[in-house]
Amino acid sequence: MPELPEVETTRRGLLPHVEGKLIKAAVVRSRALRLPVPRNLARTLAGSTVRNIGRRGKYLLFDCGHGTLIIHLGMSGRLWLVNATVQPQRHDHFDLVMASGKIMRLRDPRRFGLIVWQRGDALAHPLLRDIGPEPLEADFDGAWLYRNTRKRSGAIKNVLMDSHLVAGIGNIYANETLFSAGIHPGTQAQRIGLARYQVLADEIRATLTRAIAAGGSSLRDYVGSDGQAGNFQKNFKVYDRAGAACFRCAAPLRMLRQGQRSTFYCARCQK
DNA sequence: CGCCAGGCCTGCACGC
DNA sequence: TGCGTGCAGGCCTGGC
Repeated sequence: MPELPEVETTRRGLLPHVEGKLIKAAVVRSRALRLPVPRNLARTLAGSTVRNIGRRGKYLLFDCGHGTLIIHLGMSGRLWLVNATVQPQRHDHFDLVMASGKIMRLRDPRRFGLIVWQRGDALAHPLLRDIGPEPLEADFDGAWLYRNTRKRSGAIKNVLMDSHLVAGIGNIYANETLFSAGIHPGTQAQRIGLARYQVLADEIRATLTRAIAAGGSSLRDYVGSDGQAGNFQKNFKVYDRAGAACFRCAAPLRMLRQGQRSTFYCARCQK
């Protein structure tokens, strides 16, 4: 589930129940995530107060003052709030038990997510240190994309998903924003000019902003009760729509493999 | 059964 | 030589 908008939606949903709140305890049920969960994490967290929840790309940053709890949801991870009476199920690897009685619970069937602890500056962590600008911050724009792709011979679709160029663009939003910008996913990144990168950067900003706003509408269900996305609207224009009619020109959308990921596009609208 | 899935790090080969 | 870059592999489980 988690693309950047879902991670941001999760962050906002957790905020009122976690930020400024005292941690009573933490429970680690499985240490075997993409990286091993630190052994003494429960002891480190107990008695701390979460000062705020930040986000860098798709990493959530729980600032505890003396260090930061960094959580990534991987492919299948989900964080939500439960009451103490809700029994953990299979794949519920981690609980943050707040003094209020609320529990922030991590469920991650595929275990591609991770939980690490960083003392001091969280952004100095090796996982975060070299990540590119946030797509919704002011330092990200078409000029940045243009400047940093002059030697990139790879396909723009793959280059866009490189978190060192720009943070948090996954497979879905790479597909969606290239369609919106009218750029063929196979185009070599270095052959795209400044003007087209400006269109692309604007589309990235607009698409993510809209998706976060839409995520917000299903937020209460998502974070508050059973963690299910419910009737979360997936009005993707191209993603997972191979063979279906392009919303813009009605031509059938196509699919191809780039890297080991599926790409969806319109051969008529994207050049 | 085989194949696919919203991520992303690592290691290797290659070219400048 | 030392990089930046491109690409495949791998971590897991579940659903079709």
